[in-house]
Amino acid sequence: MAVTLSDVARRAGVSLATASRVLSRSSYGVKADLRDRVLTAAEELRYVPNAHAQALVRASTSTVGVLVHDVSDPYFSEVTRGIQRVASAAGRLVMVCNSYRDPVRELEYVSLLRAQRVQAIVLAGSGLDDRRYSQQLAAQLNEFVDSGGRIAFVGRHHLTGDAVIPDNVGGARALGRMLVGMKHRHIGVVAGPTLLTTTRDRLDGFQSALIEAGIALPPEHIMYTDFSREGGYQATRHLIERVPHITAIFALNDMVAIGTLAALRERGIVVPDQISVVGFDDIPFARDLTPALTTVRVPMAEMGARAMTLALNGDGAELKVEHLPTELILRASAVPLRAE
Amino acid sequence: MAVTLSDVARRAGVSLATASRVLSRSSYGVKADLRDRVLTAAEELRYVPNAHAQALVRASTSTVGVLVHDVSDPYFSEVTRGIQRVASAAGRLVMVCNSYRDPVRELEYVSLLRAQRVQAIVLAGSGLDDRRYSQQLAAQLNEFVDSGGRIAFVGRHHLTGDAVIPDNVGGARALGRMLVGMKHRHIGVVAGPTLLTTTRDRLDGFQSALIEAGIALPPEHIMYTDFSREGGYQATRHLIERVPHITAIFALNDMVAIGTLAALRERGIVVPDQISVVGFDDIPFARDLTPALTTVRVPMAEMGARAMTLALNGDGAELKVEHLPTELILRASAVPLRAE
DNA sequence: ATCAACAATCATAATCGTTTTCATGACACA
DNA sequence: TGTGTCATGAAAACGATTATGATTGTTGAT
Repeated sequence: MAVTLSDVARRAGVSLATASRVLSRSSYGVKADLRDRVLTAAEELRYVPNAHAQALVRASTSTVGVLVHDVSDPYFSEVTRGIQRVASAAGRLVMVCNSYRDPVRELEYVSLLRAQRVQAIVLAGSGLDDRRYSQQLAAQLNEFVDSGGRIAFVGRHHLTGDAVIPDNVGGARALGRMLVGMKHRHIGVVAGPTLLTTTRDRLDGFQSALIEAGIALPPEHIMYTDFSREGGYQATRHLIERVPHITAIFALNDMVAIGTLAALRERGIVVPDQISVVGFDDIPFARDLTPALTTVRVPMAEMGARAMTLALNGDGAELKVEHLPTELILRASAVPLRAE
Repeated sequence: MAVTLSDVARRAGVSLATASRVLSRSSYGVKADLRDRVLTAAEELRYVPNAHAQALVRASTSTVGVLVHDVSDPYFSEVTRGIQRVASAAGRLVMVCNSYRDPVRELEYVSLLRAQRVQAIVLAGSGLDDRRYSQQLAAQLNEFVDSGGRIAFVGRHHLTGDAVIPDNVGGARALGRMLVGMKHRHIGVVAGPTLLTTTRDRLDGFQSALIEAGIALPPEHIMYTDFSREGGYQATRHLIERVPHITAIFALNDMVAIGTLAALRERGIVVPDQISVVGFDDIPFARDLTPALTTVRVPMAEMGARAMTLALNGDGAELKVEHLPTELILRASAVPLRAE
């Protein structure tokens, strides 16, 4: 059905070897006239090489795999954009897989990507601390690495491998200190999934800031939910019902913060006048919310780009872990508590 | 390096053929004891089949290609999500490519996807009316189809093939009638790239509503820019400088509308009190803007899902084009003009 | 001028890891 | 004992790359 190299060779009146030499390598060792005949024949027949045949004989491909939670989540779509930028600059095709943080699906995808003999896999947004699947995943990844594959993580994981890690702890601590500096003493937290390292790190950093100021964060001030607008919305509704006296809310990521703002708006609570709200990530929309969201910038695209770079260029010999700083972004959604 | 089928066969003490029968097909015609030996051998060696070898002999793959403008644009990330849902339910791997609406890059990617022998390609968001590249793209796609590939478009294109098309004209007309009904007579438009069918259709639909009401839309009321927040921001700044008397702005998509809102906010113009703003697409963030954006809902994820379905199930015999309705979403950013 | 040696090109064939056709052998049943 | 059935193995694809061997032409020496 499809045009093959031997079709091209036949039409050009040369052997397979010659045609291959012309089309694949720098055509070294083929006279100009033959080379031209091959090139025109390929052009006329609209020859497209079979990447699988090439992969088979070369024992390597130019495709890379990416495992994210969900491409339509702004955090991951930014990360993916960074990955794509580097990958396409390096002439690599990207296979994107949505795991939806389902460990089973994650395992399946890694298996599929291994079957595709991808050069490298970038894992972003699993980071689930689930012993059972962690081990299976680790086993899979080890085998992949043993067979010559490269791995890079975006975010802190419990598995070993090259990684690009944002300073979640530091960012959250800065956020906490800022709220403390604004005299907030009763703070609610809308957190993400318990098992996620991101949740833990941000919670830890935030708590450390409160502790150094001698401020308590009772467990009932923390609501756990999933990292989504809907999760943030529901959790916030419960939170303000349970602890109505809070003067500030820390949403562990911006999607959640959007839900928080929606819930507060619905209850007629004015932000930041009655309650200050802060988020995390600085997704592109954060500044377009009203009030514009005070948050911590995580260099999402940069992280993706660096992870892809590590995965493509790493020698595999030594473990490379890059820590990227986060930055406090002051906007209108958080203000000092006015003395009443 | 990697474990191959013959490794498995050797360890199980069977022939290659038997091992293949067990692992690939429904193991029909292999006795239980041999089958078990093969399965345990595969398990112990952690065998992962080489997808390229399979693709080579089967002359087909289980991967599909997706060509979008940019995965980090909410419109396309929603479309991609729909595509992913259907693809992964059908056991297909998805290769996502960002064309950034660059025709050259688009051609390159189609070529790469053809080399990968993908089953199907879903094209979303090219729709560029550029004769020169259109023809080349059409040629490429025809060859792909001729060699057994399947194609589906998301959005109206100038190329023939199965397609899922939102009712941009009808949606824009409804939006126009609504603004007319609200007594707006001086309306500005922030449009997308001139060559995009989406721009044209939305502009046409909107104009038709104004024409039927006998309202003029002078050329200087229309600013063309690219479909982005920044584009919308800049274009709006120019627009309100050029035609300060307008009472409503139609942004041709929600990203642009976000830029429009930002520009107006910066100028101290209150929406909707002084100027009404409407968008198009109903991206997830539209309702979280302040004021919440009146817009037209385009079923983005649904479109992606249907396009993928067409690409996977279509018989290739008859051309299938699905038109999906759009829906006016009334929110707070547009209000009737109050008599002054 | 002729022949050997060598360089430059090209063709043949092996190879990658599967699937699948075809052949073979065993077994059971009549 | 012959025949049909069934499990199994040997081998030929699939489409490319590339090592190896063959052929041609060129050059230098005698």
